[in-house]
Amino acid sequence: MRRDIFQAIADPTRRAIIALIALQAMTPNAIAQHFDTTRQAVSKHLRILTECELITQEQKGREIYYSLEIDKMKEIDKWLEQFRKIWENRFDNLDKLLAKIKEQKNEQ
Amino acid sequence: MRRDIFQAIADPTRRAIIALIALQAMTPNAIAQHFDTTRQAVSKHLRILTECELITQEQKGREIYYSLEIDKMKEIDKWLEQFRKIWENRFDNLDKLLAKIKEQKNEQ
DNA sequence: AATTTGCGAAACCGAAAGGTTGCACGTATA
DNA sequence: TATACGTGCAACCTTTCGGTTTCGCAAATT
Repeated sequence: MRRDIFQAIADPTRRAIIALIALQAMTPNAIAQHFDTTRQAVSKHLRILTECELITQEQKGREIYYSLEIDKMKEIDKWLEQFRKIWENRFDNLDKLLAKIKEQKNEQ
Repeated sequence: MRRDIFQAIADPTRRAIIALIALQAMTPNAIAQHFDTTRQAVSKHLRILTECELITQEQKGREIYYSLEIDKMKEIDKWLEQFRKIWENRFDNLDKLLAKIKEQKNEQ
């Protein structure tokens, strides 16, 4: 199934998982303890996050440690860029407006 | 129904709509022409976007102009901030490492 | 006044989401 | 070797999603 990073972060539990393992790699069991669901449900979320390459896994004995692929998060940032341009531009316009008002004031 | 901005941007069509009306306010009909769906489907997307306050509407005669509430987009940016700290920190560490290497080189 | 246009709401439908339980399998431990 | 542990996977269920068609209503046009 073709996964999308925006669909991945749509679920609040997955966002919480992302924030959780951003600090340090964790096992499914350890992650599941933070939520009110079964380990299997968490496992499903981890599968989805893995499919869109937001997280990676490392096997250690019978345990699997999941960690965040922080670079992938930049894709969201990249998408936001087009809008950041707009809201920053808005400030620019405001600055220009204020400068103009100031100028007119000085002319009085 | 309680709507969430992350769920709102999960759908690719909705993301496209957001990008479309970011530049200028548009009517449902005008928006629908950009997609391979019915106007009613677009109307549903607009309803969802309105529910989470990502867009606003302005009636003009029998037409309704929808426009993006750019400030609401900052919420995504705000959520990203915690991760931006991590990936920027990573660069900081790299800078420190490079500085250290350079220092050692000078000592030789 | 009759007709066209722009729109949202409702009813319906198949697909997908997110959860659960039960299971299989490899790894650690007794 | 027998048992406990950590995990992923499959089957199943209910709810939600995204789409369509049909409809009603108000505004514009004839």
